[in-house]
Amino acid sequence: MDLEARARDDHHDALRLWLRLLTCTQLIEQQVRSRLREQFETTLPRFDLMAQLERAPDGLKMNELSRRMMVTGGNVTGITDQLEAEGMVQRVPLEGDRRALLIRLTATGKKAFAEMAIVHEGWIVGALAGLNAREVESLHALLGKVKQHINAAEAAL
Amino acid sequence: MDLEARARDDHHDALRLWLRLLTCTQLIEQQVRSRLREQFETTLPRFDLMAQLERAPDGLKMNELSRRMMVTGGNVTGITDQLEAEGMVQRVPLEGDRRALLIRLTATGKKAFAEMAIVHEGWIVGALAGLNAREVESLHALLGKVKQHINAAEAAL
DNA sequence: CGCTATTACTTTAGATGTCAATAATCGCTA
DNA sequence: TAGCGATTATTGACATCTAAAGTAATAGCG
Repeated sequence: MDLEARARDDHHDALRLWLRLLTCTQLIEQQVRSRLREQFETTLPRFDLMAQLERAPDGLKMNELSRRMMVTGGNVTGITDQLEAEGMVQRVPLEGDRRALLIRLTATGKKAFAEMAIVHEGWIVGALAGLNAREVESLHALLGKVKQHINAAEAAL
Repeated sequence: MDLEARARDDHHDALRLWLRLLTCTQLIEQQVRSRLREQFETTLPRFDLMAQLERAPDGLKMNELSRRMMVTGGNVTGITDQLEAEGMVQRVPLEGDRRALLIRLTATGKKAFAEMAIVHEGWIVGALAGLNAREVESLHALLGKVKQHINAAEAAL
């Protein structure tokens, strides 16, 4: 096979891989979405935001939340508004910078999230149960390479 | 390590893998989104819809389109409305079933899509350039297992 | 100090997405 | 063949998301 033909095949393979990556993500994501709704009357972005806060007991600034969730700041504002109205999180003024706010889980929020997180983890384990431990590790490593390359390319601009 | 501890670790690994899968998908997706907007003044769902139609020269019914795009029917209606207004696709009555419509690319749509598809493929190749051919194949296979397991579990209900 | 650029968050307009309800049609069956 | 449940697409209400503009406060620099 000549170089050109090989390049064509490689391109084709990359596209196929991308579509499959997208499919897998969407399959899992939609399962999680519908179960969050049915079992906990909540949504994925709300759960995500709370999950970020749970890992940061001192709270996070809006822009840090936005960066970690990989969504725009305006979006975080809206989701925070809702969770605040529901009593799950609270906005706390940040000492020393009156522009910024810390978002924190309330006690109610912590409790609600803890209940969901256990069940959620089970869903993920179930979704990935087609792989053994070695395959999970392998997939994790390969995706790590993808992530690193994209971030490196991004930084090179 | 006892069984319980191992299970805890496996759960943890599954979650980590899921988060990384999500991150990679979102990184690529956001890159594609912003480039589609900047370079072609269009959006990812519009591109996706046209991509589906391009592979089905005879056109697709709304529900088939909805299934393949993994989004709800109402969503497809909206995107189709826009693409139809832009002259990219057309709704054609389906012989023998007056409820259904076939959606087809117009000549304009075919031309516009062909131009985008070449560039788009380059973006994907670039995003996955951190992997060699063997790794692409390996990742594809692992994700295939994930997909198959989820679909099998779904079907078992 | 005072000016300017930057940073942090919110707001707005518009696209995308869901779910649930509706209307039209189909197809089976009694 | 009459009717009834299932299927097809659309609609409406609402949540999520983006991009871009707006507001307020900070930081840096002369």
